[in-house]
Amino acid sequence: MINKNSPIPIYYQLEEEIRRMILEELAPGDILPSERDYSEKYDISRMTVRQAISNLVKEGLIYRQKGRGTFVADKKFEQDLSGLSSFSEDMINRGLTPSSKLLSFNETSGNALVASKLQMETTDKIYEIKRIRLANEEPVALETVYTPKALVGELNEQDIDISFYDYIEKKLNLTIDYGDQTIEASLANEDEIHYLNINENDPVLVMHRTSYLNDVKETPIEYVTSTYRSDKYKFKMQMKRD
Amino acid sequence: MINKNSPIPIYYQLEEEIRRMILEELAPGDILPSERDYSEKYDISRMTVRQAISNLVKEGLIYRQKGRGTFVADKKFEQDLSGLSSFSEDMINRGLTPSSKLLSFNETSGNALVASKLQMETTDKIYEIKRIRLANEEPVALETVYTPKALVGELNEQDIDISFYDYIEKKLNLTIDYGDQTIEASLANEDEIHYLNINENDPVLVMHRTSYLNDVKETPIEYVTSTYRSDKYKFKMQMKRD
DNA sequence: AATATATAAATGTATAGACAACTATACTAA
DNA sequence: TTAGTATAGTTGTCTATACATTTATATATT
Repeated sequence: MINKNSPIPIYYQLEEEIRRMILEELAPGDILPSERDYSEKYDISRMTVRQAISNLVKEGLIYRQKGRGTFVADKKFEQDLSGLSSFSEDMINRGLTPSSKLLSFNETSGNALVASKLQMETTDKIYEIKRIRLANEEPVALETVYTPKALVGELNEQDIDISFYDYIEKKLNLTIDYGDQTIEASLANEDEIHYLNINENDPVLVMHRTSYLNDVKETPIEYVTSTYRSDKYKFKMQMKRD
Repeated sequence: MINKNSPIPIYYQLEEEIRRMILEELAPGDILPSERDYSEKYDISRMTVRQAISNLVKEGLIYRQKGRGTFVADKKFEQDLSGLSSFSEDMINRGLTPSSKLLSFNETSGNALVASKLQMETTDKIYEIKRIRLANEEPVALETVYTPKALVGELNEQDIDISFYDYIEKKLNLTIDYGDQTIEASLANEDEIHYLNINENDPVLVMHRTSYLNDVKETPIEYVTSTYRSDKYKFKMQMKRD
């Protein structure tokens, strides 16, 4: 399972192996093999094992108890509540089935607000993708995503069919670091009334988000505007007190 | 600065020392002494220095760049955005002056929803405090706080004049751990129209929050319902991608 | 002037070992 | 039976060292 000649660090290979064990073989509360076990089994230093385990502890997947051992943590639903997630991930977390209906897919430029949010020039090419987002086939949100062509390259409608985050992370191999988000209340406009199938004077939740990559410059990768039906959607979050 | 004979781990002593340097001597973007510098200066192993630095990196206080060095991070305003904060703290963060107008202050019991949120019996005594919250003298939100008498004892109107969190943390010496929060959109009801000085059919943001103490049982300390004027208030948050 | 090349210095990864602190268990003595 | 004691096994802390990878800079080379 561990390849010492791989350019992939051993501690990272072990992380993946432990992650797999937790998923396939272990239940919350189960004890993991001890650090020395791993050290001997794969013939690697105990410090390297500790590096792998420390990373997983940091992620909250496992926890240590001095003198006893290392254990699988309970599933942390909170993490999903407070972390940045795409519409699809969000719906799946709520036990719903996400889907979407594409309204338009354009290559644009010239929108000053969007360009500034993405830290681009107004002449730069920017994709504009408008979609209805559905949960269990019912319309929940109207969403417009803006993303710089310079970062995502040639984009097809299929690429983002389910989850744009999936495309960014798995196809482009970019890492999203964090998002800045605002939430406000408003009354639905004509488009929203039409596409979300709601009535005049119905209140809606308007969310704006800019997401940033995990690079040195913290490059903006998307600017999203979403309008949620207030009868179908609440924002849920868990916040730590510091 | 480092005492090798102290029962306090060396890596922790070094953490404190670096923390102090950041506060007193360094500015965001400044480079820290290198790992070898610390290692030689205090005659400790570089791995121990790395342990201290890794902890501070995890906290977001500093960041590393391979081949360059370790640097002081920018002050994280995000923390304030994403962390649990009271109305007063929130307003101060936004550069506004918070105040409040007390509407009612009652000792109640019997509300099943509130009792369940606070994990109390319906017969238990619960304070109900209704206030208008203002920023720069303008009404921003209508807030109702529920808190168990068993936890906060005899409460006066003055005790919570400015910030209820202040009272909990400084007077009662309790530690708040986290809060579960939901945000939805709605139309203002009569009370809200009246107290917030808005019009019929104006949309509002409705926030519900349960906050929990940092004890083993995670005891609920407050259940809050707040209605925010949508023209005066947006929720802002920063979310990490994991 | 522009482009390679070498070098030093920084963080990143990894090893082998030592002792401390803590937990659980088995054993012994009162 | 109870309390103390030894012991084995665990994670926690720490050292000293080695080489890899990346960055910045100085120095040749073209």
